[in-house]
Amino acid sequence: MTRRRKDTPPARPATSYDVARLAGVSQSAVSRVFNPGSYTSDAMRERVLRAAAALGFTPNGFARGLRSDRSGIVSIVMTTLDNPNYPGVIEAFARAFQRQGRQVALIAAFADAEDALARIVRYRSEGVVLTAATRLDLSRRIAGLCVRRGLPLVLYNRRFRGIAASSVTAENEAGGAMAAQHLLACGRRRAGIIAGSEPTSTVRHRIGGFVSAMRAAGAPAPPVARAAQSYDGGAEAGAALLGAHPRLDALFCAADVMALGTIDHLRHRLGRRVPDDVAVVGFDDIPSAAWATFDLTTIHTDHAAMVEQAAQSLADAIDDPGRPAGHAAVAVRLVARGSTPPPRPRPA
Amino acid sequence: MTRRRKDTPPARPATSYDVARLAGVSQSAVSRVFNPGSYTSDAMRERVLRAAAALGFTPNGFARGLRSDRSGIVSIVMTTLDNPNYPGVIEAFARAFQRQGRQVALIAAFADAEDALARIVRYRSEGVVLTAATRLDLSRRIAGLCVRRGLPLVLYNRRFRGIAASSVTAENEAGGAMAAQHLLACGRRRAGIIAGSEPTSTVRHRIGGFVSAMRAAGAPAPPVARAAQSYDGGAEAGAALLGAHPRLDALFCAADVMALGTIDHLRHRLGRRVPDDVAVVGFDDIPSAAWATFDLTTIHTDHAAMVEQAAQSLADAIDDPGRPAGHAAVAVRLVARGSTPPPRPRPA
DNA sequence: CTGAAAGCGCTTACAG
DNA sequence: CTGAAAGCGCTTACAG
Repeated sequence: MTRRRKDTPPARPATSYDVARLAGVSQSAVSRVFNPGSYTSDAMRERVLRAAAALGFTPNGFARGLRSDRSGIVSIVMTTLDNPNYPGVIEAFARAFQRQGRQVALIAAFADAEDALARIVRYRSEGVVLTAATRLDLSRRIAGLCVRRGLPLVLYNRRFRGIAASSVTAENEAGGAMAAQHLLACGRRRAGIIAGSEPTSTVRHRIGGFVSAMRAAGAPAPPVARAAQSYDGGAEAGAALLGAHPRLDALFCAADVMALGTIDHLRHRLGRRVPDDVAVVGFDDIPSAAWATFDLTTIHTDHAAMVEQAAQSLADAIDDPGRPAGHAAVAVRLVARGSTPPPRPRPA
Repeated sequence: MTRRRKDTPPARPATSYDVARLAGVSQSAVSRVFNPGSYTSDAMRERVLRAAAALGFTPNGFARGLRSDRSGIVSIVMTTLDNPNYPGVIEAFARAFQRQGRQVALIAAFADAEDALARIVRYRSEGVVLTAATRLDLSRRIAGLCVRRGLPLVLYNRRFRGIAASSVTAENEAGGAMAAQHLLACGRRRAGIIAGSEPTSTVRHRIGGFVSAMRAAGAPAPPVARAAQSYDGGAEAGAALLGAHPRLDALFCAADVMALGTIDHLRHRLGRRVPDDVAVVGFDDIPSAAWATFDLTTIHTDHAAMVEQAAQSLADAIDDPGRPAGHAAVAVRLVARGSTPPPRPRPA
C-alpha cells in the first residue's frame, strides 16, 4: 500500500456539498453561484464564494459536462508542425477558446481517422479545429467523419472539396499574384515555382495566383518543382529547378521554409547570388524570414486574425448548429526585403 | 429556433444503454466490455462490439471520469514557445500520453497561477507537465500550487529550488563543459558567454559547466552578456559583449536561437568572420542550427528521450502518489559543425 | 460469467 | 430568491 506524504492534503477535491455545508446553504445554491444566469442574492453569493475560496473549490467539469451536455471542450487536431508559425497558432487558439470559457484538448497522435474521431468524441468535444494531420488524405477523412457526425468543424488554413465545413485561410491566390507582380516590378520575368509535394488547397491556390498573374503579364509559364515542405525540400527543389532551367532569374516558393533552403543551396552550393542572379519570394513570413542572412521578401499571413476568425466561426457553429458552412479568407500583404532587387521605376 | 441540416444525424451520441438494447444484453455488460480487466465471454464481447460499432459508440469520458475518479487527463502547461524544439516536444508528449490511454489538455493561456490551477483542477487532471510559462516566477508559483495540492507534477527542462517536484532536464552542466572543452581543443581560450535574461536553472547550469571547465583549464574568466532568449536578443548580447571585449575569440551561447542572432550580427554588422575571428557554440541543436548558413556547432539535447522519461515519470507518480520526487538528467552530445574551427592536434 | 442497483458531482426545472 | 429532487452515463461491488 502506498502512503501519502505528510505534507500533501487529501487528494479528493472539495465538492459543492462541502462548500454548501461550510457556507450553511443548500448544494443547489452553490451550483447557482457558479452558473451565471441564475438568481442569487448578493449575501448568499458572498458566503458561498468565501467558502469556496477557503476550500479551493472548482466545479467538477466532468459532472457539469455530463449533466449539462455542454462539455466546454474543443479539440484541436494537429500533427507534424511543419509550419514554424504553428506553435504560435496553437497558443493563440488556446487563448481564444479559453476566453470563450472553453478548454482545448490536443489531438496530436492517432492511429487513423477513426481513432482521432474516437478521441474527439470521448470527451464530447463541442467542436473541432483541424489543421495539419500527418497526411492530407488523413485530414480529409477526419473532416469527413466530423461532418457526418454533425460535429461543428473549422478547417484552418486548408479546404477540402466536397466537404461542407467552415474554413479560414489566408488570401492565398491574391498572395501568389502579389508575389508575381512584385517580381515583374523588379524586372524579373523568367520565374520558377517551388512548392510542397502534398496537393493542399493552400499550395494550389498560391501557385494558381502566381501563374495567372505571370500569364496576364505575358511572361513565360513558370516551371514547377515540388518536394517535401521543409528546408531540405527547398534545397532539393531549387537544385532540380535550376538544373533543368538554368536561365531562371526568379523563384517563388509557396512556403518560407522551402525558400530558406533554396536560398542557402543557391548561395552555398550553386554559387548564385540572391537577389542579383536569382530573386526569391516566399510565403508565410515565418520569424526566420526576417533574419539578416535570409532577409526574405515574402507574403505575410496574419495568423492572429485567422485564429480569431476561426475561433469565432467555431463558436458560432456550436451555438447555432443549423448555420451553413462559410469560408473566410484573411488579407495578406507583401513584405519587401533583400531577397528581391529594388523595384524598377515603371516605364513612362 | 434552429434546425439541423438534413444530412446531419441526431447530435446525441449513443450511450451504453443504446448498445445494450441493440446487442440484447445488460448495460453493465457493455461497460465491462469496454473496461479491460473485467470478465466477459467471447460471445458477449463479440455482440457488444458489433453493436457498438454499428452505433459509433465511444464511452462518455465524462461519465467514466466522474464515476471512476480517473479522469484520464493530463495537463500540459506551456506558453511562449520560445524554444523551436517545443512544438515537437508538445507533439511527443501528446503521443506518449495517448499511449498511456490519457488525453492531453493544453493550458496555454491564463491570468495568473491560480487561474492556471483552476483550469487544471476543473477537469480533474491526474497529473501536470510544466514547461515554460510566460515568466519564471509564474512557472514557479504554478509548480508550488500543484505540489501543495498533491497533484503529480513533472517539470520539463527546468528545476525549482525548494519545490519537491520530479523533473527531467538535459545534462546541462556537462553540456556546458563539453562546449568549453571543444573550444579549448580548437585553440580558443578567450571566450564570452551569451544567455537569456531569465535566471532559469537550465541557463544557470549551462553557464556553470562552461565556466568551471574554462577555469579548470586556466583560461580567463568569460564575461557574460544576457538578453532576451531570441534571435534579436542574441544579436544584442553579441554586440554588447564584443563591444566591451573586442579580443574575444569564442562565444558560448546557452541557446541556439541566440547563437543564430549572434552569428548574423557578427557577420553582417560587425564584419567578423565565423569561425575564423570568432568561434561560436550553441546549445539545443534546433533544426535551423544545421542550416548551411549557420552550420552551428552545438550541444544536442535529446528531447525524444526527455519526453519519454518525463511521461513515464508522471505515470509512475500518478500510480503511486507516495513515490518521492526524483530528477533525471538525459545525456547530451556535442555536434561539431562549421561555426568552430577544426580541433588542433593535442600537443605531444 | 451476467444483471440489478447504487452513486460519482453536478445542473436544472419545479415548488415554495 | 432558495431548497429538494431527478437524472446525465457511466463503473463497480454485490448477488446470483
